[in-house]
Amino acid sequence: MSAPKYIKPTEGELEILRVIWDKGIASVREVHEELAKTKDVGYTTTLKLMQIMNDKGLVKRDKSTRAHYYTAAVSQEKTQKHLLGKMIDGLFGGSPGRLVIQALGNYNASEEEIEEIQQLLNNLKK
Amino acid sequence: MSAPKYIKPTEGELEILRVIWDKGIASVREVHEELAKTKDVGYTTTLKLMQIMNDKGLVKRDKSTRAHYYTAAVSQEKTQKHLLGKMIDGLFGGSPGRLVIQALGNYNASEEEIEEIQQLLNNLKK
DNA sequence: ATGATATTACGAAAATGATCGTATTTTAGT
DNA sequence: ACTAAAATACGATCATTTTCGTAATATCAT
Repeated sequence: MSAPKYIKPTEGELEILRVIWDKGIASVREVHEELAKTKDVGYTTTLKLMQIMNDKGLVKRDKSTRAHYYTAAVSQEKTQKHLLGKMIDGLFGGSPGRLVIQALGNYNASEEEIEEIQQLLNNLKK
Repeated sequence: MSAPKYIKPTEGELEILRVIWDKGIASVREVHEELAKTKDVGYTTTLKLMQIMNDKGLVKRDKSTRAHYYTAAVSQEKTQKHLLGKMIDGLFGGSPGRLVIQALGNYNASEEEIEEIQQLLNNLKK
């Protein structure tokens, strides 16, 4: 059996995935409107990118209506895990702890999340 | 005063920065030998990349000897912080806690690091 | 059915990054 | 001073990603 190899989304593809993860399902127009809020880009550019993502297997599309509807073919969690691992290896010398310390030191986690992390750590120690 | 704008290293540049951060100071040859351990790449490719990095301001070089010596012009910590921030915003909906939980859940931190993180969390709660 | 409008399809250009071959320069040893 | 060796400089090519113009297609309203 061949390993389902991981497809690394490009920067632009990640922006689109974010919108789709958030909405669950979205048309090109919907994604584009969302992107257009923060960056200056043409509609067909978004369209093309989403078509490429479909070819790559990053998203799936439903062509049954005039405006095609896209859903994510890769989960947000898997993607997070992959990119985190890459970052740990590439920037933090393979030490997840260093990354965590940097993150907590520089960015403010909420009270609830801190509690949750403490729970998690207690479990890990056992 | 103009903001000292952040220069995002490319993938290849980051590999080189890693070596320089580790060694503190290094010649092209030294960096290249290090890279060659894990990837197949020509000497002049490494050279060219380091020259570009110098133009961009990612590294500084001392040209006083035949073999130029390079040092990092950007700190590892600042770079870690920037890329972490980008990842938190881009992939974790702006929540550092979520990133931390993902990291700890998927990758094993050492006993010592876990202790350190617990300390840090206790301080943060106060 | 027809026209207006919105959408997708396609191809190609522009931008960026990585690669390396060759020329030039520098230096150490003789 | 000359030569060999090693380094830098430079330009060109290739690959990938992003961009968008134009053509083809589908749909809705009338």
